Amino acid sequence: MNTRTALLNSAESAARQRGYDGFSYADLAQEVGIRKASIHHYFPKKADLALELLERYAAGFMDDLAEIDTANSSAADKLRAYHTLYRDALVDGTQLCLCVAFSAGRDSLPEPVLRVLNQFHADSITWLTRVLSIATDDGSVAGLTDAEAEAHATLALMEGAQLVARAADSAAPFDRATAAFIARLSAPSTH
Amino acid sequence: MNTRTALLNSAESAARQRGYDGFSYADLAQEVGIRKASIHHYFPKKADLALELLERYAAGFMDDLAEIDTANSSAADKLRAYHTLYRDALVDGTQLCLCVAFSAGRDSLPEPVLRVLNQFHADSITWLTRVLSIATDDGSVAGLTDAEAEAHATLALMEGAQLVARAADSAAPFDRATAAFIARLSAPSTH
DNA sequence: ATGAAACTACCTACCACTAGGTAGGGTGGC
DNA sequence: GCCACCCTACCTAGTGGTAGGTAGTTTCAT
Repeated sequence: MNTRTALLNSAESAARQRGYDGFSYADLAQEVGIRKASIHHYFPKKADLALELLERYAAGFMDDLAEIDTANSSAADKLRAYHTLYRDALVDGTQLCLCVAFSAGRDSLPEPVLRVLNQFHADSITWLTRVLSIATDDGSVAGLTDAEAEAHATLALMEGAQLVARAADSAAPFDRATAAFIARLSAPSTH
Repeated sequence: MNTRTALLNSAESAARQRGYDGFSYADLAQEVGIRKASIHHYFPKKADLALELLERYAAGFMDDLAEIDTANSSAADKLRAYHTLYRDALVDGTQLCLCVAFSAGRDSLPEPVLRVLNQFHADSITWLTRVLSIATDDGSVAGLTDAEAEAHATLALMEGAQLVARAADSAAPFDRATAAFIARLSAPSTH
């Protein structure tokens, strides 16, 4: 594998475990099998690495959302898939969504990284609002009134559920916290 | 003011802004007006400080919950007050609930601190489950089915809403994310 | 009532260690 | 010959933490 990609991969899992301040060039160097100084050849500053890392992550996430859109026809199915995305990102409570991990330590984030982070949130809200609007029309989510308000609530719920799971070092709290949300969705389409 | 208390206060606001790794003895020393080494007189290790800090915070939070219980009779009112607690802790999106701030960087937390953190979550769930059970009976929260599941969801929602607000450095996202929750509560009692 | 002992609350000066980052050199493939 | 790639060696600034000292206060037996 490409050294550059190896560095990004290593940085991603470290950042999702310990946040932006929680991983160092020394860590990456050891894991990738390269000298610390050599990393600067690919990423002159840590800010450069973090920016590319988050951009890659956000892009991948948006791709996943697009794929969810094509693979699932009903709004309820899309939301179930969205939930699975966050659930799978947990990996037994050891890893967070990169955006959750970065949000917490936002004070130490370089400004460009912060912009991408906010863009990620905005894009997530756009997607959720669209799907929840469909759900409002077809009635596949129980008790829906305001799609946009519900979109913000859903995003906060997923991120918060990840956080409590991380604190407990287990995926169980995530499942408990999101059970009520899943219960509101109409039965899966079986075509 | 007591030097010890001044140190705890300074540490609290710093930790709620930047997490456990994000504040140093040097920072505290400067803010309190004392030499760095002198802090060790009160708190030999940073772990000691963090433990006492979180214990104080958790105790204060539980006191607030007890006060909410006596000051509000209806379940809906109690939940509104609970929401206000998290909302007020934000301070324009610059400060998080200490437990949210600590959860994110849980890897660097000393083990005793982690225990108090998990206890805080457990106590919160207990309180929420009790209040939501009452709400299930008196019907003051719309669309309630499982009180305990809803308790976990509510905690995750509050913590997640704080997190997105922190990322945006504004309280507005918190209000948007929790609007749907508030809308489910029956009208305030006016006696 | 007084003087020694002990304690509180700070200080200066330092430790070992890690962080991100830099300067400059070697080497192998196009 | 060039340049991507990786190296050794080093820097500055910070981290939590320690050693040892010093005023001022409290305690207490004589």
